[in-house]
Amino acid sequence: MRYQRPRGTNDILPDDTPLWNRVEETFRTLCKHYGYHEIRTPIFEDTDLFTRSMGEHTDVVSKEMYTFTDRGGRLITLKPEGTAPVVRAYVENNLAAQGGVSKLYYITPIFRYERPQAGRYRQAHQLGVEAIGSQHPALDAEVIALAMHFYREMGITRLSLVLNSVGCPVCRPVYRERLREFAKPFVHELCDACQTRFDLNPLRMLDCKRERCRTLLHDAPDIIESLCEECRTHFDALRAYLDALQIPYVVDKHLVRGFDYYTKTAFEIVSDALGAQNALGGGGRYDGLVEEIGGPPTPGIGFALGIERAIIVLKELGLAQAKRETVDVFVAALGEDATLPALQLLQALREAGMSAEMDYQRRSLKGQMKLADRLGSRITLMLGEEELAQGVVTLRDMVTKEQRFVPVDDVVPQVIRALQPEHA
RNA sequence: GCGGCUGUAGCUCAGCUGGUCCAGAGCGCCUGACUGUGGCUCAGGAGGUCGUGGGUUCGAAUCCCAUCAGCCGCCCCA
Repeated sequence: MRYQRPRGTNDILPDDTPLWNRVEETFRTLCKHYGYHEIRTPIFEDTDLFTRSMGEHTDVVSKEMYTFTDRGGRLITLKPEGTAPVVRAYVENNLAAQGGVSKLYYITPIFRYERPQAGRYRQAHQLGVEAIGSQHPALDAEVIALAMHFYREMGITRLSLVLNSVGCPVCRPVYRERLREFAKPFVHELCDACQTRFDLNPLRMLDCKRERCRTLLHDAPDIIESLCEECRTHFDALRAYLDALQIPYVVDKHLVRGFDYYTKTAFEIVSDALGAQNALGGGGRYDGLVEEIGGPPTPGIGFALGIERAIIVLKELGLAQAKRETVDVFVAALGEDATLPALQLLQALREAGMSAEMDYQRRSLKGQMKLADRLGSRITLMLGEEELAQGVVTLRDMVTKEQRFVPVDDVVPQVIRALQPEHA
């Protein structure tokens, strides 16, 4: 029986892991600079956490979650996003007690049962940030700046920041009703999906891609003009900050994010280097989420970036050349008698802090030299009958091709010296 | 969940109006060209259930059906 990985999942092979690590390290370093600390939460949670926070009528909750009953009869879900678990952990562990704003970051797999496509997988990976405990728009600006900084740091340029405000519990219901009233006369001319949205989540009608719906809703009331005083002030302040930080963006009043917990700021980062799945990342403010999850009323904002999508763009833009991982020293052993001494030599080199390799397939010296070359070794040590008899090893510089005998006892220091760049 | 395209050696692909294809190329891999020496060149070699399962036919990688997987669009978003 040949097995294949479950649909929509990926094996990340050694050819790609260096790139993945570069992405993750870049993010970690940046988070450190911005004052965010890593948090790790379980890969599964009570199903209810997600239905409550994201909203039971959202696509993800209603048809994309990996949900199952465990042996104890608990209803469990593999996390489909990163925010709710972090907020749950924030509340459960009373991180608020530490005072100030909790600035957290995470790197996590997420699971959604969707039809796979390039850039859309059933197990995907996200880099994310959550800043909980302040409603100051400066925090919105910081979070967005961090996301944009990350892409700049990676060299990704073909992207744009799309911004909107989706209001708050004060102004959104009012706007929602205005929208419903506007659409009421022609609901039946809208597509099936929008007719459902009309009842459950009218705002989502705004970002329907169908030409017919777009036309009908073209003159719909503007959410930004319907914002309450507080939301409007917040949005204006954020825009002023972004302008001052010279972070370019476009306001798209049709941008609506997929989860119910968003309030005020909503943003997405899109790239035309991706296909239909063009969002590199997105996020927004969620001032009611902490309370919804059982904590005290506490504002928050965050974002999540897709690692797979970042990598697709990096490859698309030719920025994925991972510098080959090379080895410092290769030890060529000739014959069985040389195997043990070679192994000891390897160990000594490694313990001295160098990377060292040897052959385990009984290749000829020629074969071992080819291997040494392929591994990119700068130094090759040779150990055969002659060397064993004299208590020496042959040290060959692979670049200059110079080689000489070195007493076994002195090999490690000699190799270290030979590896010094100024010595080359 | 809907519509469409694709699936041949490790990789990239040719072959596909059915029959010298008991399937080929390039790259990669292995071996050899001074039986102790690399990156070039040359010569050999290993490696394929032609995604899988049925069917049509004297005969199928080539046609049909189903299934699995990937991809494109929709949807949704990371």
